[in-house]
Amino acid sequence: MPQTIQSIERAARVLAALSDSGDRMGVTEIANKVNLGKSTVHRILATLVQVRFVRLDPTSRQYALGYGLLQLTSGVLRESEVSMIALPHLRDLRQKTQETVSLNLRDNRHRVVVERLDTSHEIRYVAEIGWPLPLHVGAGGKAILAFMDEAEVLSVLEDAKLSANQIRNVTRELKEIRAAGSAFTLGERLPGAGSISAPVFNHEAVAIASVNVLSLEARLNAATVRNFRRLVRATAMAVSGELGWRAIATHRQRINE
Amino acid sequence: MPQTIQSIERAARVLAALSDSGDRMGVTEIANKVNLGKSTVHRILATLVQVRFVRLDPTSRQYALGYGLLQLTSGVLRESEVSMIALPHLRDLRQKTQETVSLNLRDNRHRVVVERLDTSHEIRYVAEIGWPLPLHVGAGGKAILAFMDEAEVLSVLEDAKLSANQIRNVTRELKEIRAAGSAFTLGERLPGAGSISAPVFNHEAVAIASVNVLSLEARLNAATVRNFRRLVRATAMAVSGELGWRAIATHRQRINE
DNA sequence: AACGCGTGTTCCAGCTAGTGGAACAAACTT
DNA sequence: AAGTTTGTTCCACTAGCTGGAACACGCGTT
Repeated sequence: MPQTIQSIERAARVLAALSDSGDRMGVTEIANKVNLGKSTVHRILATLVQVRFVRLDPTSRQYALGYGLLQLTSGVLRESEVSMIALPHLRDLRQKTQETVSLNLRDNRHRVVVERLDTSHEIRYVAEIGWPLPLHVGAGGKAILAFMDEAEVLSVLEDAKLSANQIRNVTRELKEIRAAGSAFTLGERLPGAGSISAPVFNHEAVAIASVNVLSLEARLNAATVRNFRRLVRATAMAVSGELGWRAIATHRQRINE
Repeated sequence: MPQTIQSIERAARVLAALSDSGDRMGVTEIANKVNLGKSTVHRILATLVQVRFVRLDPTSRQYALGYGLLQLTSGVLRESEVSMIALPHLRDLRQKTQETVSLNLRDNRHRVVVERLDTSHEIRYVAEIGWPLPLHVGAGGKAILAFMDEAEVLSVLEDAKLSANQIRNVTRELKEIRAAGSAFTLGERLPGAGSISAPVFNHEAVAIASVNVLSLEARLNAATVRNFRRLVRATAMAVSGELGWRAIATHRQRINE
């Protein structure tokens, strides 16, 4: 809300509209969806076409997301060294667990899945990749949340409109996660699924990401959970190590420089 | 060009700048690169941060591409059914050839690599994904070009500023490609590399994509080339078939409805 | 064929909302 | 502690964005 440009916001809304109606759309259709006049939307689209963020099928006169966006995406991933470093370790982890593994990055007060290796298939940009998820739901989020500043955690939970009681519960759970070094949740985000996560630390010892194994409740007995916790933790620590994290200080005694 | 909005163009330039300097940047650095005032760039960035196309590292006060873009990208690929359909076939092809395979989509007068399966590694969004490449360079482009309207081909080649002589050469080559049903080039785009491609047709029998195998010149003797041509062609035809292409009409006798 | 409806596209006057220089603040450097 | 660089905010000016209305096109109906 500081100083901001609305044409750009509006362009972003148009792109979002195109994105989540996963299909091509006409001008008026988009105009209705974003609540703007046809002419305005038309001008926005013309601009986005020019920069290849949108492509126009000239025969059907319909608009769809353009390939110029792929160009940017490769930049996103290349820039974040975490995913570059993590990828081989994630492959290892999938190999050992034979389950779907993924990498969550913290993005402000949310987390985002940026890599995902499916069990039977190869890496694929599926639905949920890129979508912001709350930090306090699912093992992948909690593993990060558990190692954040206490004040920040509270502010995140309050932002999420949790009741005092819920906050107490989550806080206790985070304590357990800190003690175990890994998080385990059952059906919290996806019914019938269970997931195990461990945090990744950067060279400043802040939790910037988490490594995640996703399995089915039915397949997770106590022994496998214990095993997965160990494996996930090892993976996360390997990545952290490559990021320059030195395990001198535990999470509680943060170095104050 | 038509009616277009410059704030959005400028925002795109900012994103492009962030993308190809694959690293995080400061406001003034970006401002210089896109030739705009600091304050303007600052406002643009603030807006892009708000829509999560850019993220701001609060400590270093540097900007980088944001994860909101990933959200859009998954939309790009989901929308284009071609890549969805092609993926399993590409895996097959890689399995059989043990080489790097990729999928090119035609984007107006260019082509774009949208999927790529590396030899030894799994699918990865590497450097060149998303970048527009000319249609008349490399097997992947020529395989598409060879099955376009003659008039359109000429206009593409003239746009590319080819001499009359070069145009003649390319045209002859395209004829051979039509006859063979696949294209083969040596070191045309990447020195020392050789690549074999075949076109993918949609239900209207227009060439909208090409399947590509990339190998090394040293590894390509006459027999393997022949073999790869066969395999690439089979893959491309399988994909075309799923797209609704019926092989009744050959490329020359286009159906006029 | 002619007609009408629903599209996408263009025009234009009004005035919002983006612009960029310059002042301010904060953060490194020396 | 002074100096230099970089990020951020302010503000008057007017460039450029806006959206209603008019136009043009394509498609299906009569």
